[in-house]
Amino acid sequence: MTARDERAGRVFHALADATRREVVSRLAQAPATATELAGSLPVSRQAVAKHLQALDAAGLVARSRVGRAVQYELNPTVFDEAMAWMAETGTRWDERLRRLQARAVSPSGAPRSRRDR
Amino acid sequence: MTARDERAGRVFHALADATRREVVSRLAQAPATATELAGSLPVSRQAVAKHLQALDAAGLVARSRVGRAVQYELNPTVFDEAMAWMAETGTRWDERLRRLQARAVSPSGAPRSRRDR
DNA sequence: CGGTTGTGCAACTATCAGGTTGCATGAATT
DNA sequence: AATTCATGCAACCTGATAGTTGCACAACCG
Repeated sequence: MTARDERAGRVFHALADATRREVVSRLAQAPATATELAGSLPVSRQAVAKHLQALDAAGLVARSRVGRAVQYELNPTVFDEAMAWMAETGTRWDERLRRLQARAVSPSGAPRSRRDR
Repeated sequence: MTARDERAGRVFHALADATRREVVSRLAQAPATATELAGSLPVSRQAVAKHLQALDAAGLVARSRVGRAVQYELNPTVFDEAMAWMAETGTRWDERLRRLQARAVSPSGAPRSRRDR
């Protein structure tokens, strides 16, 4: 705890906001710029830019200039820290992972669907 | 997305705060009351009470009266929703779960320790 | 070169969240 | 019944943050 906890905390904080979660969700499908994302979101471009800045600071996304545009792409490995924290804190490590794994359907494709509840 | 996402969001929000994470961590070891927790935390009892209220609202803990005291205990199953969100959002389901599983040491005991960084 | 378009920066507002103190309530204990 | 002690409620302060608008700057296109 502490170093791990801190980083996990940053991830949790980043994912606590609905808009930010939506942004992350979009970036998980394809890299995009702030203006692109803002085009299909109910907030201004600057708001999105701020969120991206926050996500960047948390290490969740990576910046890269394309032309004059700045593309952001997701860095999913950072999730691991947070997931590990949760799995360790919640008792019964293995059982929880098994249960989680039971949700996975196709190996690498898009599992999802089925009883969204 | 939406129902799942919302609940995951509540969990993320709950775990975004350091104090709250500490509380969760304590409750993972043993049930406790607000005053007990406050005794070993740098904040007031009321602050802890608020946090517990938030955690309760998020479904992370369960209340139960003992005498005149109110004990809280952790409900780890709620973590799954959030973990699933992360695992699904981060691409490569299986690979991430394998990597996560590699961190587990003893089956059901207290894994922890070893290279906290 | 001039227009267009995407970023970046700044100021400002409003809401929310974590924290405090103070007091009231309610259930054991003696 | 009186006391004790944990909880619950309320008002209040302060800092962070999500959002906005406005404008300046840089780069691409014609």
